Amino acid sequence: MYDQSAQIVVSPPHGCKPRVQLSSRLPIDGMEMSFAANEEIFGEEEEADFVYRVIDGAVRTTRLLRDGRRQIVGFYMPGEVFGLECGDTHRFSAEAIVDSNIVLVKRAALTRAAEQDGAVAHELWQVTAHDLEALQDHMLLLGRKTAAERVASFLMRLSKQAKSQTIELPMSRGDIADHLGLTLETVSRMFSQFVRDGTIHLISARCVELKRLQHA
Amino acid sequence: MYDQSAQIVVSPPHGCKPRVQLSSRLPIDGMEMSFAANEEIFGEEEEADFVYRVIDGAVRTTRLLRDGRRQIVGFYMPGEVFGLECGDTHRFSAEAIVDSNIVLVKRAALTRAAEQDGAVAHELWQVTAHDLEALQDHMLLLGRKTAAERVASFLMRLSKQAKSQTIELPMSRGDIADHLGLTLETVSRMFSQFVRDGTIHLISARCVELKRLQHA
DNA sequence: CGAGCGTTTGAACAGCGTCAAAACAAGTGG
DNA sequence: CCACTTGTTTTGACGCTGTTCAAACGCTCG
Repeated sequence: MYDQSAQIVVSPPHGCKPRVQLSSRLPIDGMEMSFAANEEIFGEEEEADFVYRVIDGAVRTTRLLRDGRRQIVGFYMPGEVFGLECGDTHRFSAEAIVDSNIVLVKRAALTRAAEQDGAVAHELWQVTAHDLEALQDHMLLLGRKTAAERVASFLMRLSKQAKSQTIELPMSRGDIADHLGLTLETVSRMFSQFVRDGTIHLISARCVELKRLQHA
Repeated sequence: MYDQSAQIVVSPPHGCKPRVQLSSRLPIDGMEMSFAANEEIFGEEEEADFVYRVIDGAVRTTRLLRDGRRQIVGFYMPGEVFGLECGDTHRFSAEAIVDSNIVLVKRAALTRAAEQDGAVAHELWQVTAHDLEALQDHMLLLGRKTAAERVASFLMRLSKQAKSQTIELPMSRGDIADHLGLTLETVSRMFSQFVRDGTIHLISARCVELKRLQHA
């Protein structure tokens, strides 16, 4: 098991529940906080003092161009860790997509624990490597796939992740578009097209059932 | 960023030469090998038994779609480390762009060293985190920038990296296109356009001098 | 019931891709 | 030194995919 001396309790500020672990493999206590829909969790260039984990809700991490063009780097669902930096500042901002509960853990506590315990160090590396792998897949999507393929890949990834053919989409068409490098109109058109040829069924705008969408 | 002025022991003519370190901060001996232009260094899905570092030459890492569409994940210049995986298999293939000398280090030796030494573990994490950061930048480029902006960003990145306004391009227009999510014709047209409006000067097709290209 | 979003749909447009050919560079052998 | 070959780069003409702009639709919640 893990070195229990690595357990570090962070004193919570106002009204946060203590003693919530970042993950089973990162046994560091943190505090839980609530964020309203569209509330910023941290901003680009801010000091990366904390590492975060979604308890419930959903989070998007984004980068902006000066003229407002936006790229959503990733979506994070319950259980996922985000905002872990190797350097001292965040490279993107993070916002709650819907009302969400998030665990915060001091990054310093994690790196300190990593120095003591090789397993923790390995786990931190793994979290970063996992993000990297997801981004490599996404790069192929952004660089070389058509609009239909992008939307299909996106839906299949969510389905696989949720282990269900029916998926709830917490994010708007615009969020999806900014993740896939498209416009919201194009995303909407692809949904409509998939409905027309029976690939998916729209239970509501934010709830999709995959009918004939296999890996492509 | 890690130290690129690492201590390297000479260069051999052909075959392998032992006792060459991966980097100053990853003090594990490896062997040096030569690869011809367009020769594969490792393939997608192969066991990730080694970690690599460019001594001289240039390397591209690529992912393919079944129908042949290609995405170049990254270019690696002398001093840079590539092919480091957290998992057991490579997620992309790597090829020498031109005749290159590469240092190989056993991954197992590195991870073993990381277990003993927190600094090594941190360095491995940092190499991965550095790649991740580069990919986050690239994601914004692929998702939201125009063809002209992509080519300009690419040239500026190389210039910054080489610390010079004049840059040698080891890779073809097609390689650049597959990195930037464009076609080779579009890349060529952007070069021509930049020459026309005095943004760059083409000393030869593979050697560019940046004239009026600032951060955009 | 009406206001305010988010989503869908339509029509016109443009940026980039496709296809094709010409220009150019570098190497090979006569 | 020149003709020939092969591969890369450039340029042109045209068309498609996805964008832009605009309007209509349909939730959800006062």
